[in-house]
Amino acid sequence: MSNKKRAGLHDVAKLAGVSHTTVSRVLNGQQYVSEKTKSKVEKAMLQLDYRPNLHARSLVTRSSATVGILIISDANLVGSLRILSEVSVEATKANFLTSITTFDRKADESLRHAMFRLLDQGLAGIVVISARKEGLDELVELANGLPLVFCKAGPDNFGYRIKLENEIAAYRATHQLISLGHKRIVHFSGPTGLIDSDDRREGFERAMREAGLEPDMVYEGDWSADSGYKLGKDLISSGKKFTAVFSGNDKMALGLIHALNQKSLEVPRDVSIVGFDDLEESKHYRPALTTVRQDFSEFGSRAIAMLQSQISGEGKPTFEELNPELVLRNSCDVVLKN
Amino acid sequence: MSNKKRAGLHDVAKLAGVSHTTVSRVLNGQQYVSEKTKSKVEKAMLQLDYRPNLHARSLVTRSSATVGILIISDANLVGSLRILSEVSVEATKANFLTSITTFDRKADESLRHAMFRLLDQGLAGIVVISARKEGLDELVELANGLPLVFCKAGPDNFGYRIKLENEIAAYRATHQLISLGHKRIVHFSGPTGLIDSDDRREGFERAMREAGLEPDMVYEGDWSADSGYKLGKDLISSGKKFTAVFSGNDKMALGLIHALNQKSLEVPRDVSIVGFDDLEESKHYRPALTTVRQDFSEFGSRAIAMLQSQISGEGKPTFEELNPELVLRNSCDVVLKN
DNA sequence: TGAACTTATGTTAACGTTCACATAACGAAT
DNA sequence: ATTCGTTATGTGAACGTTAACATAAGTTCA
Repeated sequence: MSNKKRAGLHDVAKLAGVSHTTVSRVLNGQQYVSEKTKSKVEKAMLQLDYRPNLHARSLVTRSSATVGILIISDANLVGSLRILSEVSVEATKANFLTSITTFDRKADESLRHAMFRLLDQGLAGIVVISARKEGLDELVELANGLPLVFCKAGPDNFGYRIKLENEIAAYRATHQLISLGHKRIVHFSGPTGLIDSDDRREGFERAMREAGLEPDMVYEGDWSADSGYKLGKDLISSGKKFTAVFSGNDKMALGLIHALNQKSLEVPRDVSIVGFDDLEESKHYRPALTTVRQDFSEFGSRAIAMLQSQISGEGKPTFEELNPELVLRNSCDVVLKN
Repeated sequence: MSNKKRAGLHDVAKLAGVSHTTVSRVLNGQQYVSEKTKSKVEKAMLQLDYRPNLHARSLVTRSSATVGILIISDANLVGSLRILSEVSVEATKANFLTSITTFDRKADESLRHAMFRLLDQGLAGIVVISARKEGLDELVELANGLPLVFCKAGPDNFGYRIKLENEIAAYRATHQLISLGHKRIVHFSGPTGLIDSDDRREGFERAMREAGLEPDMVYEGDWSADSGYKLGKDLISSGKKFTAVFSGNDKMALGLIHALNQKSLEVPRDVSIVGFDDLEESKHYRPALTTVRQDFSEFGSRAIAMLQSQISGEGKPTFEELNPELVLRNSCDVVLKN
């Protein structure tokens, strides 16, 4: 439509009969502008379809109201995307724009480089979503004081972090099986090195040891249903005795159930299973899965709140852990034979 | 660490003993710079840890090498996020930055407003991901010539669009059931108004009509497994006769199987089912689900390619449709009784 | 009455780039 | 030797804001 150049502060100023500074003041809601000129200016802005040039503003203020999100992609992309979405929505609510970049460890690029992509934009702060700890220290250094928040994995000595209480949740899940009388309990873990995998495995091991059981049946998958299926088949054909499995996530549990069914083993009659995640569909598995509910929705608001507390300079480092909840359904039963 | 002000072109120029323009030329790889000065400048850049100020650059070039992504959120958030991720990765490969914003139709905000958030950033182009057509015409107007690509839904008269061939895929899925002898076929659709729902329903109806069957059993869900379960229960208790169901997605199919099992109906013995999506776990359902495979991975590269063809001015509008593939598994069987 | 605030506005200089234009040096071609 | 391209560099003005500073007009208070 309008092929005319976009209006700037000066154009508005001319139309309203004031100086561009006054217009700037109205724009930023500063004090010391009379009601009369304010409305004059606002009318002119409307008339000219004025929109501020964010680049010009950022140039002089040396920071834009934008939060960067660095996604370090791993096996569990979907989970990271969920968090990304929450953070982005919450950032928007707080009047931030959102800039994202993905880093793939397998890609031909360094983490440094990905971080620079964000840093170069002069952001207000950065939220890092990573499942692995490796290399995150470097990010803190590179940020050089720029507000930073880590979701899931983060450097141990860095204060602003949010994660799930995986260890405790896994402990409870395992304990549930133990309290039903199970002794030969297997754990299907996610890939080693991912904080979710490691924490859950630790929770499993602690629960076992506290019950005087040896956590010696841990098998590593990759979170996929396929890997749960394969692990299940291997486990069955290994001839090892087991009566229950704590699976590191629901999808692997589904694959496992599939493998068991193929050998005419039924859940929970022959094997009890606890999953982790509580996917929307887990209650419709056959049988409905006992699992741990993860709540991602808090990640967003907490991450942004942490960022703002850093930006304002108030607030101290806080390491927040979100508490998942055990959801009891039909995939567990008391043990019959030992 | 370094509390000193970040170095600018002028600082580099001074150190290298050249003018800031020359440094700029090196920075942008322009011709007419001698090898000697080029290496001098590069050394100075390295020494000063120089990083260009993107805001300053964008201010003068009046556009940043950033693609905006507008996600219009709907029931199927996960699907949109998948596309978002693909687009973002592909954008990075093409040396673009990525800025995203989410618009929620239920939120207290207009689509206009969300679009302005992106527009104000002076982007190179925008990718819109929406499941509904409503209101998208306005976006084309607002963009005012800025390169634009629509994923999934888009205005009919706008050239740059990418979507799945839902209609044909649904036709094939339905046809598969018909060719097994089924006549009383039910369709579980997604929410009316979503392009995926509507297209799939149309494909279903066309297949039925061509076979001389009346597509009079269409039930609307919301994509969730819960809704598939509920629809299944309602369907069973309605007493209507049916031998097969084409479900608009896999999750609703899972819920349906659950509902059938509760009434001791088995799949595919009593009811045949075809799903849509081919989730990673669908092959581990009980029974393994016959379904339509959606391939999101093409969305990213095609969207960015379309954007670039618009930016360069070459290339004509192209409406691309990605072709899903029917995956045969165990949830369908020939009909026994009619 | 006028000194000292408070409120309202304008002037001018940044911010760190790119770009149009000028200039210089160097061959090659007349 | 002069002219003309080509290559290499520099100068100075934008780009559209914000911010420091200056100024002017009221208002309060001794």
